[in-house]
Amino acid sequence: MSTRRATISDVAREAGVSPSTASVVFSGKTPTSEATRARVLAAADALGYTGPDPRAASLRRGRSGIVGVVFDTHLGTAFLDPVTTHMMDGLADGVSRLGAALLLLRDDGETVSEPSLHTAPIDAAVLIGCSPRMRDSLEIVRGRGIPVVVVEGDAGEGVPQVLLDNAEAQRAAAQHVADLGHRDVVIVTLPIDTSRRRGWVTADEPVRVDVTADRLAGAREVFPRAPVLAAATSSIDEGAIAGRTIFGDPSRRPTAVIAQSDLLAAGVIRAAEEAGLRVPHDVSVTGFDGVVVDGLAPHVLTTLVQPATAKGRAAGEAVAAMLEDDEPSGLDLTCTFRVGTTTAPPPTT
Amino acid sequence: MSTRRATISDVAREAGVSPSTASVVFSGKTPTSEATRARVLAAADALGYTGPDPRAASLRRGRSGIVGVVFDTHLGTAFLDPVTTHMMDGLADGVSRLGAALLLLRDDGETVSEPSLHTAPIDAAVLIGCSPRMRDSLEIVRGRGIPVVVVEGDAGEGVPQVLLDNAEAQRAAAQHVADLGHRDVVIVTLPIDTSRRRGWVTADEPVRVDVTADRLAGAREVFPRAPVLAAATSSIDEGAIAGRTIFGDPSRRPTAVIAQSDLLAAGVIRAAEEAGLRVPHDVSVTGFDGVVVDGLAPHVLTTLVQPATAKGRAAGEAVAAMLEDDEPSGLDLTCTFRVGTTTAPPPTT
DNA sequence: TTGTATGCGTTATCAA
DNA sequence: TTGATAACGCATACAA
Repeated sequence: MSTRRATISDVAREAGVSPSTASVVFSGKTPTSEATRARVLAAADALGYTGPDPRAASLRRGRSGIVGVVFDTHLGTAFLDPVTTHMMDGLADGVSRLGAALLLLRDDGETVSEPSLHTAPIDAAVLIGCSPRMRDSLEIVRGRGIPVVVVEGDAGEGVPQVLLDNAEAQRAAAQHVADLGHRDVVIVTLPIDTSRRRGWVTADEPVRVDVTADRLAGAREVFPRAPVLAAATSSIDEGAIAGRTIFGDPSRRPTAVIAQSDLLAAGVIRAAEEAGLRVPHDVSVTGFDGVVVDGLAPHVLTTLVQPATAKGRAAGEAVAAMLEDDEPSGLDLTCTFRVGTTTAPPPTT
Repeated sequence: MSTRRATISDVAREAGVSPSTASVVFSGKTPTSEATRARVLAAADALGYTGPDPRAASLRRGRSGIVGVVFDTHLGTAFLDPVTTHMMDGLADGVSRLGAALLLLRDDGETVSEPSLHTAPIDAAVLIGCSPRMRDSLEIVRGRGIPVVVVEGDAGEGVPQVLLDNAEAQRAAAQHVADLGHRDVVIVTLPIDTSRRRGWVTADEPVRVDVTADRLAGAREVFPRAPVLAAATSSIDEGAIAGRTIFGDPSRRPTAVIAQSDLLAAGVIRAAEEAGLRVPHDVSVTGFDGVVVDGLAPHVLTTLVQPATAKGRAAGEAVAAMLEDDEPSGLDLTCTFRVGTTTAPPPTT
């Protein structure tokens, strides 16, 4: 039992070949004779050598095989959203042709823990989200000369982005609601800024989160005067809170609610039912995302199905392309409008 | 614009100091005079040097600052379970004193993508889950001489584990149900093996997943003859499917259902209500996990609150300890029984 | 407080 | 098909 781990040189010596030959046996980059190959492998086995040290290899190669995924929230929170988990799914897929693994990174601007964005051994980065803070993260990464892709954020100059047609999609859904005859509509939005304040939003209030702003703009094209209620986060319980606010006063109940996410919509539906309203008979509800909301059955949400997995995959592929010096193709993805069982004409009073 | 990125030597030369001095300025390991420090920083700025190359640093140090988290399922699937997300949360916390980031690794035995378990530049690994396949992953990692912690899996000899008192906790909950007077009970389990087959389980059928087996054993201590129904996964919809099976035949309805997860329990409750049964008046339901089930309100599940975040944190801390050559303290965590509003005495017929 | 010297473990290049 | 050589970029022990 030697005290230190065997290196490829040890293996080479044991096998009676040069280190470079031993290296080649492991990398397979150059043909080797079956005999030497066997000898090297045997030597490795004897010495308990399990393969090249990835740290040394990545120094030499200039590549670590790791792609950083940067969030601006607590990781637990991020993964509570099915859209995020599906996106991670696609991302894992998209980078798989690189054979890269994903490194979870959180940049909240505060924590000075390492490895941070500044020091992580990543070949590329994917920034998730759209908070203003992402701009800083972006600068850090670009400063390091690391290729980066932004998913649904305002990246600016020359950064490949994966975007959704949020405004247009939401407009289409709102139009569907209008076409059904609804005039009395409330819009429930995702958080409007990083403070995550909950409550009614006045018309002139700035909306700092891109996704929220875009979807809101789309809905307002159809319903310019609809009251807007911001949720603190995207969850069923938040949607229920919003719903109780909306349906609390029977004299001012809308006939339809446009929610900016499926989770919010599910909560709104729950609140409506609590208030004795039937969906869609008494009130119509639309969502956004097209995720499977566990527990929503038997309702099928009228919603905009966003290609969450594809979004991740596109980001992954963009990253892969950049690392292979291909064109860093950004991508505009489109949502599909799906009519479910939660929208109908307004009740005939 | 030079064609290659500046190194610390370039910075040192520019600043008129030695490389080691420049290095020290960045690492802060040795005091430097304010003057040289400023000069080095200025030089770095001028050259666009953003800090030491992590690949080189980690080779030199023998540390990458990365902890691998190994799953045996599709990552998207894993993150769909709140227990997992909470655990990741705690894990991120637990390793934070190391200042380590988390690398997502999937080992399904098939994919040959790199970096895999074999080649990822990780300082330590955390194995999540308990499938038989984990044994292989364990061998790979140990072969590399990398410290590893197993969370709720059967690790065997000398591997620190983070365990839950699954059997005892489930026994306690079952006893509570028995104490309420229930005799007619059905147990709904998590998947019993990797095939994830759904359906009734015969008494002699082997249960290959540790968690499932342990919880089942605990319940059977109290209800040795209770019928057992396996779910294909842990979700509300799966629970509803199980619930429909259970309540489908009015002549054979149990008065209580012991579910092995909160998500399953929520689904069972939903199915019960669909069948016109009131919870807990007509049927009692218990869960396991103590997670917040989005959308379950107003019910409060009678369940076993497992310290999911603590579980992750414990794993993280165990890893941290091992890397600091402390005792690799494994940990046995205990669940807390919580009486909610979903259990009551059986209906008096 | 700063500088010198050395090697961490690999792999790419090129010549044999 | 194999081997010699030379980096990759840095951090540390030690001397000054």
